[in-house]
Amino acid sequence: MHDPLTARARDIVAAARAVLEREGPDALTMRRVADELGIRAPSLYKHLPGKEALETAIIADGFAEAAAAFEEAVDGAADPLSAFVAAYRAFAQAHPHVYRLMTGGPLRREDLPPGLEARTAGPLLRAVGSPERARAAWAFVHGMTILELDGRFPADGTTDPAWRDGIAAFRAVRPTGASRTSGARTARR
Amino acid sequence: MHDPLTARARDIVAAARAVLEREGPDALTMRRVADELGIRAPSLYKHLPGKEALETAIIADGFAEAAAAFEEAVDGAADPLSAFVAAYRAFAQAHPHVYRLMTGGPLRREDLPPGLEARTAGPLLRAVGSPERARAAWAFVHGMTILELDGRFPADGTTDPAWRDGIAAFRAVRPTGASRTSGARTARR
DNA sequence: GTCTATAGTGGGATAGAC
DNA sequence: GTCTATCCCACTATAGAC
Repeated sequence: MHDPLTARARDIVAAARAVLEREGPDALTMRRVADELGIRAPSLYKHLPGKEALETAIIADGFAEAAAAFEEAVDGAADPLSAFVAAYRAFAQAHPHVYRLMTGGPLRREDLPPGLEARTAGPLLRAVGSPERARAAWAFVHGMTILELDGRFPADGTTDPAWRDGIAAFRAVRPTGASRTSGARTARR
Repeated sequence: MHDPLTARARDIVAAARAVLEREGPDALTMRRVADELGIRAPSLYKHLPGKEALETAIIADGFAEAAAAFEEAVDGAADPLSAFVAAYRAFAQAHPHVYRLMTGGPLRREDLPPGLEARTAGPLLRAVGSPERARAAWAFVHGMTILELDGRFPADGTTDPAWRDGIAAFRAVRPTGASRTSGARTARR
């Protein structure tokens, strides 16, 4: 179940995130987080049940930030899909370690604030029109992001052309098949 | 640099892969692999320099297997992209832990047999026609695969519609814009 | 709320004998 | 080629004093 955090717990989460962003996932240990606050590791357990809760709290903060960024980018944009992709890339590049934590592995949904995941997914859903297309588009965007972060594309230049090709692909298949005149929001296929 | 393995080293890699496939990444320890062979962990170091080399060898085997499967699926297929995707999904679902090891994180290319990565990438490249489109399509396919393996899509049914939408998207944007008559292999955009 | 002290677990890796 | 014996590391977590 999801529990709101105390003020001191929020301090700890902030310190943990700072450690993660600055030094990467291997540095995210209870000792290191305690050091960051000038206390001892065992003291952390008075405020948070354990390391998992700490990670989940960082993930929840990440989702909230990402959701806000996506909403601002997509809302009223002339090209919502491109706007979403730009915001998504920007978030991942600004917070690569947080992004990996958010997307790498299963998600403990029961410990996240209710509705947060759906809120984060909303902008892309609105940009592409159907849940199925949103999943496919998210897979593309996440795939590009994580493969790029991991250096899996041969380093022969920029990945911008691949991003462009993928965006073009998902824009080309509008629900009705028309190129850009269709505006039906709730159409499925 | 890449070094061929001795016969005994190959036995060790096979045992390590068996442990990984059966019990997952946390079980892939030097002690556990040694148990599998009925020897002690220190003995492994007479044949392999360390755990990293073991993992890289499993990855190399995975690439070789995947490359063979992709080649067979795509070669001469009426719909190369769908054939590739089916083979990719089948490999990942048959060997999820190996797939994660192969794709999760940076790749030590200098320890892989030369040309293996390019060979594995070949079938998709031939299916979509350009390196840029191949990267975008790989990102989609990997994204769907890893998000599905991690249970990141809400469990409201099958992911087949998302797969279908993504394949349709990448097929829709042929270099010339025609639906399926174009056969130009080297066209860029 | 924080501390000291410690338990308990697991891992990778090495030296040197057989 | 394999063994025993260790080393060293790191981590989570708890108990109980202050």
